[in-house]
Amino acid sequence: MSRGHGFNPAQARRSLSCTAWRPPGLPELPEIEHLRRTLEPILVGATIRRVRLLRRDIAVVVGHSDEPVRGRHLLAGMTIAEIRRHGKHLAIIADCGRALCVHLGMTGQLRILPAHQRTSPHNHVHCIWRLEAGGTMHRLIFRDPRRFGGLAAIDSTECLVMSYWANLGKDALTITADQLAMQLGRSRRCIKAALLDQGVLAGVGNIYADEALFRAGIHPASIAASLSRSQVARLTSAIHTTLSEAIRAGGSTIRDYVDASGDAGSFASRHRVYGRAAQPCVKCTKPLASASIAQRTSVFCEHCQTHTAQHSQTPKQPTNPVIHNLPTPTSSRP
DNA sequence: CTTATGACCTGATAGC
DNA sequence: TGCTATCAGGTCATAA
Repeated sequence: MSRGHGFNPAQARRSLSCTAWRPPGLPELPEIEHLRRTLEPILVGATIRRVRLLRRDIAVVVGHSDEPVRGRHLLAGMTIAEIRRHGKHLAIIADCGRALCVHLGMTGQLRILPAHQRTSPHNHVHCIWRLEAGGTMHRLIFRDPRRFGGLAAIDSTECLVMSYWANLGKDALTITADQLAMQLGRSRRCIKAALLDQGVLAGVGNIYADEALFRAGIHPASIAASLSRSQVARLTSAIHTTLSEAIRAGGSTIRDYVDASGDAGSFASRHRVYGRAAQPCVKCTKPLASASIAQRTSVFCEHCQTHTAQHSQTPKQPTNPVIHNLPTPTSSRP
């Protein structure tokens, strides 16, 4: 279980009157890493001149949840030293060590706009930073229509890593097969639920869980602990390659994920199972199955992905799909 | 301790 | 055309 990794925006929204923020699209690890890379060249070294928090309930002060969010919590007046990522979390770290952790939830966006460009107040923009980088003024905005995401202000980098991120699992991009095997070892959950648990490994969401399981040839309803050593090794490798390819492509962009400059990623057109229910499997051409596993829509190939031990309470209704000879074999989103 | 489920939130889409 | 119902999913509180 991912039991509270320190701060959670949704929780913060419920437990106190802070701000909620919205992510853009379906940001998983590749989207966040791509975002980190596009923000880094502009933000690092930049000084924040002014911060406007338009919606208080999207932000929280970690460790002092009753404290109102002030400018310094949002790095006002500070110079940015580093942009760090762990799993789906992004942290803006000031040179004094203070950190602002950004989580995009499902529809959150972090974008850099020219200083003069106006943002509509009805555009779900919840926080605006005016910053100066090399003599040029920029605006960094955080918008999040659904407000599943949020901002977490943290006193120090040490607190960020040792406390706030402490309950997150190893980063999915670098976790080893041994480490993953250790996490799955005693778990009676289905493998898909385990992969989605940020305390097991950090960064995998519904899209890449399905993609990685397909590449590894493992049925999503298999019990985690029943996977063989070689299966775990294959799965680890599949996670790494799937995420790496997606980072290279700039992320998935199913709906509204865009990077810091507003560009959409292109990995969606490479999805092999996600969003392709009833379409032909790229390996065996049989129609892909779709079922709700671990409370999430899951798409997989019943022929290519083998069961080890099946999860008992898996409500499988593998919608025996009809093959539609649609012209678009892949579902990319404009 | 573990695991499962519902709630949160709003935009896009399907259906009438 | 316009309305309503449904779906999307990351993470939590709560329940079992």
